Amino acid sequence: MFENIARRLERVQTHSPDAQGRELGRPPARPATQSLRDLLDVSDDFAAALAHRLEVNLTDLDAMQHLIMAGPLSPSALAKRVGLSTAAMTTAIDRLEAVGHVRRRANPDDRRSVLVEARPESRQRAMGLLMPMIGAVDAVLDDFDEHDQRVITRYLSRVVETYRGHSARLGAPHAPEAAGR
Amino acid sequence: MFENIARRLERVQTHSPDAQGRELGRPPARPATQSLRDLLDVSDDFAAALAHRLEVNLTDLDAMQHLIMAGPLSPSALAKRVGLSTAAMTTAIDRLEAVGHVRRRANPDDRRSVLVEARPESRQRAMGLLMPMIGAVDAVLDDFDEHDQRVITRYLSRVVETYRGHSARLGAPHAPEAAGR
DNA sequence: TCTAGTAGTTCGATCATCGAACTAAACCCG
DNA sequence: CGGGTTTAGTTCGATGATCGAACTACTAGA
Repeated sequence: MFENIARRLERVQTHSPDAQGRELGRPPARPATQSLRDLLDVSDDFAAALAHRLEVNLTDLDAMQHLIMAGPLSPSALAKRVGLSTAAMTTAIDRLEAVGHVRRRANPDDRRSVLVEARPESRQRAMGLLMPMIGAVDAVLDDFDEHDQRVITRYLSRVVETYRGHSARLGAPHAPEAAGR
Repeated sequence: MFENIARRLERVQTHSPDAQGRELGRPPARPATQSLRDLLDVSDDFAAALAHRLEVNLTDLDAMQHLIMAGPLSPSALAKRVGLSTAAMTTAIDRLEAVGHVRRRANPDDRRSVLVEARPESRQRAMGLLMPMIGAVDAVLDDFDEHDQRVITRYLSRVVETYRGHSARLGAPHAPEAAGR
């Protein structure tokens, strides 16, 4: 399932800093914007490496992260978070259960329903790999004073908003009109 | 191929700002770190919406972007960039060719080889959707003065480095020792 | 010129995903 | 209560993307 990891990693390294489309008339991005792009790349790589270490695929890793962060969830709630059909979620949970990362419990309040929870050992193992990373990223902020941290936060929030706006512009083919919230 | 787009989009909206694992003893992330996470989410959503508009899947969109940014590439070079086997790349190029986004040309310098290039109309269409977004993200910087822009750049670079370091720590199962560069 | 290596494709198998159909349980409301 | 309707989860069959291995055509090096 991970035979292509070497390819992924090599890609990162051999990926030459090509002409950046300069000859195509595209405006050269400012360094911050470029770093932003790099960030998206390397975060994918990190996720792939983490999935590899935990012996799951990216989908299942995503599900695991939700379970770890939110606690036990029903398959349907998990499916909604991960963005899968409930059918696909069933098989994803099967996979995670097969390797011992999660277990299914009956939901005491609804006998139709099921609760999926990360097994403590797997949770701990995942946390052990994730936390140093999360902590390190958060710690980057320590080298910036109050003012600068606010600047960074403001910048990132605005970039996120920009993305959201442009996603909406592009598609939202069946955006369900945000019922509720 | 895109029946799950509605699910993806709804996910964004219904995804409650859950307890952030506070009850699990995880340190609450500072706002900048939280925005960083949001950024990774929304950039995925943007890519999905863009792929939908261009009527290709995410893999093929990735390939298209490389072709647009770097100009004509051989299938193998493209495979390396995208992180696919050459076999999978062949079929991805077939798909892109079938919908008219790219074409194959003989490589004049090597009769074994092939050059894949984005068709101008498709390039333009993709650029027309991408550029406003790229421009808007870059323009966010305009609201920050020189000093603050440097702060932002420094922060992002350090985060990227952090990710890289932790990816390496996690895995690099067959990291080929960075021959060259 | 022969041999070894490289570029791309084809082939068969596998895996993740989907929608539809199904089962069981819960929720209405008359 | 007690029927019909909705909801939760699974199973099923089909599809699409991917892989490694085998193959073809070409290049390059001894």
